[in-house]
Amino acid sequence: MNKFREIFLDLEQKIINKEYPPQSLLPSENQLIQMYGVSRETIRKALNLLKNAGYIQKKQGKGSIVLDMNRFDFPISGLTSFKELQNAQHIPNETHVAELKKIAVSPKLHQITDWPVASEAWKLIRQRKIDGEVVILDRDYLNAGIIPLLPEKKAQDSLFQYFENELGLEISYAQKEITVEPVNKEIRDLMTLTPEDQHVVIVRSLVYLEDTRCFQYSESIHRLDKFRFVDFARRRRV
Amino acid sequence: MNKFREIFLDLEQKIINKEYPPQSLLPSENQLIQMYGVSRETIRKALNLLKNAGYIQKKQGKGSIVLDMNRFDFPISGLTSFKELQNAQHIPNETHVAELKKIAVSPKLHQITDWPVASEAWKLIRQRKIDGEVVILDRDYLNAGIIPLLPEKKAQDSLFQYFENELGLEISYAQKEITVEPVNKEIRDLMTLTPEDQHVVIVRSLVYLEDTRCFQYSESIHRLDKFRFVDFARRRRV
DNA sequence: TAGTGGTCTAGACCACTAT
DNA sequence: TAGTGGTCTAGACCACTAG
Repeated sequence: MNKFREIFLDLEQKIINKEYPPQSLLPSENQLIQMYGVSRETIRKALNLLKNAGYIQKKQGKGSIVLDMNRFDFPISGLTSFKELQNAQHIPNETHVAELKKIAVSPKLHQITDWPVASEAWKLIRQRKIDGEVVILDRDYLNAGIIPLLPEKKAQDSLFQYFENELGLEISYAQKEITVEPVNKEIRDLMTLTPEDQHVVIVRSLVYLEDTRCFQYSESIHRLDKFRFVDFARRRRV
Repeated sequence: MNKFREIFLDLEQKIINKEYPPQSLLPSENQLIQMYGVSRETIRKALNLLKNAGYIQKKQGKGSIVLDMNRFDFPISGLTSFKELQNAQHIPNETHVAELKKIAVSPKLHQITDWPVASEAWKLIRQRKIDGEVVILDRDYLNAGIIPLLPEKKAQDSLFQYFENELGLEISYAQKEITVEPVNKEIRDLMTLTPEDQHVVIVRSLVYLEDTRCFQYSESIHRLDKFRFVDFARRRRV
């Protein structure tokens, strides 16, 4: 394990546990060098991860100030799947696999994913229930050349966990798009909607591996009243 | 100017101009060291910025692969304001200041921003028009202790530009939240909505300075059909 | 003035990819 | 095997903050 990653995780835990409470200062870089017995650059790499994740703000001549992340509750930002999200938020849940089959890549899917037309892909539709109501509908398309097997049992749990821990895939990055669109019949049939619900939030994402291969295209469809997206962003000076 | 920042901007331009087209490799770190006449760490800092911004993917033993950012058009992610967004997307626009006045911080606003109750703040409401229709309504609250003057002319343009270039403030980071909520009368009166429009997207954000002072709280209210959020995210290995 | 973080360098060793 | 990126070190100088 990398030193700087370990130090990052250690400091992150201490910030979460309020050992370093909001508004307080972390130990200085020199102190951290002593504490962890590493060089300055290694400490600085760890601090940079904390900074980019929104845990701290650094100030020259002063130190690293711990930020209060709970203004909007948990900024669970970045690349996170439904499963991880609800675990972090302790939402009771239930997932039902509505459809799971192999399909041939259509021209439309090709346009989005760049997978060869007529090559094999998995199509997976899952209903996400909270308090018995289907509030999220996940439609996933997976490259069958990369994921040869997709047991229904795994689909019920976390796909990412299955890919990373059992298939040894290295998920690296994703492009996402959030829009609001009218509901159609297909969606209405699979979700718990009232007649008044005319729109849904659609989160589309293309997910890539370490080697830049796109292996997943997803449409995560949310009922308006259950949708919430929280993010932390640093200003990009132009 | 920092060396690594200059190198980042230079490489970014070359990627945008397709001098380094998608799927191609950047020059190796050793070559870049020669080209820019700097040390390896400096090159690596620049490459890291490119990586975090979603421009490249690095692969051990191979090189830095240029990614195709245009799958979902422009991932203008992070901390960007309406003004910058539309410039980047060449959207013709018009901004109308509907309200601009000093107010005393209410307990409710205090709870969100942590500004002292009864201290002074600016309240600014702006209507953003596209093709003559008000599709975005921006409600901003600004700490008057930090921003003493707020000329209406500046409000019509970009607030961020005014703060950074004229007031010398260093905007650093923001927390954002995106939800969908029912429209109320106040909003309906100020936007171009049909009777069918029952909901709007609300992007709430708290914006902070370099020294961790919160100076702005905003609610950006979007008509459903005009809302779109694009993002790039790297997997955070847990 | 002492201590802090910000930048940069030069060099080392490792793991991975090509061939 | 040669070349690539990944990690880590030790040391230097600078800019900023505080007492």
